[in-house]
Amino acid sequence: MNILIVEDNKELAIEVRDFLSDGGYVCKIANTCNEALDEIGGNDYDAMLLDLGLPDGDGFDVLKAVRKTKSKIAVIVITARGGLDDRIDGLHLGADDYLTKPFALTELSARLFAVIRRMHGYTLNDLVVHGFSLQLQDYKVSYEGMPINLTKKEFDIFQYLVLNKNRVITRLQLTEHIWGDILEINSDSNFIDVHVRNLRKKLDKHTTIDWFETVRNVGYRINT
Amino acid sequence: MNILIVEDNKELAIEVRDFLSDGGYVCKIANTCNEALDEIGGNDYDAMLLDLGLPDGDGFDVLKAVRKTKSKIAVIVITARGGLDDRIDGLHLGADDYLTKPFALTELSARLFAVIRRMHGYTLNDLVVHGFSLQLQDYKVSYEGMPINLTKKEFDIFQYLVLNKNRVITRLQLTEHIWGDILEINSDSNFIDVHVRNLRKKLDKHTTIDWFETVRNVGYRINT
DNA sequence: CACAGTTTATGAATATTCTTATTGTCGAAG
DNA sequence: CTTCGACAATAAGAATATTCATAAACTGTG
Repeated sequence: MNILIVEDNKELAIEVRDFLSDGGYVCKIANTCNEALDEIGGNDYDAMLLDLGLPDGDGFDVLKAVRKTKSKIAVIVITARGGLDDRIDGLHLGADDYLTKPFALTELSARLFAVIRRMHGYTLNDLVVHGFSLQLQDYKVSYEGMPINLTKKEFDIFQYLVLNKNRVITRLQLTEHIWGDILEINSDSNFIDVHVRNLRKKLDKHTTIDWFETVRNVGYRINT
Repeated sequence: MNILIVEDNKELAIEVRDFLSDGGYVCKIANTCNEALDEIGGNDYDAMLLDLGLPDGDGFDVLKAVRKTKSKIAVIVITARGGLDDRIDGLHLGADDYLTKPFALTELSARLFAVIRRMHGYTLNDLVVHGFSLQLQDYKVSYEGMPINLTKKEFDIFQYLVLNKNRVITRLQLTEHIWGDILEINSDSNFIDVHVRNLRKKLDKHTTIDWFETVRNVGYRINT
């Protein structure tokens, strides 16, 4: 899975690259628009992270070029958060998704994954962890061929944690990612804990889940 | 609630104006950039619909000008479908929401409403219809002071229909607006009908709801 | 170690959402 | 006017989500 990171801030680019490499992606960094255009022309990328705040030209020229020639490449646009905190529906922008700085790396990888999956249709591999196989197409999980019946929320949580395995995911991240609209959520509730608990119970029936950790004061983590 | 419609297509502008006037907004039309800038300078608008395809200049200049001087005005940018660069550029300048042509007028009014509400915080009036008062802040409804207990989905549906009162809203529109992700929804189900039914039952306890119509083959409508 | 304070886990009750099957209603065609 | 087919309303119930109260586990401190 090849990713092109178009970002002039080298520190950030490296941070992102390291994180994604960790997740099994192969990354290349382009610091300028021209570099990006060269890279895209010559290579076969699955996705591109495009920071619009580039020094040598408009980032959306890159996007335009990509959209003209390569249809199979997923693009996630990254922008600085403007004066207004309202998010705009990414689908209307022509990019496949977008993020505003600052963003959580875990959120980036989750979205990247989702976007690539959509783009490639159903050809993408299932997620596999400790014998469990997550079939993302149809929200099914199985353990060594035996299907496990998870609810949608349970699946979402499991998928998000697996996607960001070996990283602690906070309850806030889960809420943001799965429920979306934070404001409407009554936060003095432990509903995430409950879902995690139910999820664990179902997984535990099939095998030990000591790799599904609680990180006190922080959140949850799945280790591999 | 004052809205400035910046749109050179006069037919469309009038259509939008009439629709919004209907919803209780006070609208003014500007056909050109200069007109728009004049209007903004002199008056106090709550929101602006900004079509980027203007003949006499760059719609972005208008947006930029607005952002420099008036912070409390909500801007919804309207672009023709396919203008990728426009969209991204607009995002950069900080529009509050986007629509691509062609758009449903009901969707426009719903977004406009949401954007204004967000902008003004919680100072906005409640929605009122046939004695029912929808307090948007905290998802509560009351009839002549007596609270009515609606579930979230019921409230969402009620609000969307009230917001677009006197217009037929299709089941698809409700699905798109309230559930968002259409793809995950098993569409051979009548769950919307069921929610509508439950909603009606709750409203009906307090008063007759003959104003809450079913429009056969189309959808639902709330009349005033 | 014992304690208090805090965080997480658990079990159970409640509420909500969604599905399914059935019945009722409307409108067009004959 | 009747019949048929499509659509909507209804009822019941299954599945899921959330809340709540309480128990257990952990952390730091004396």
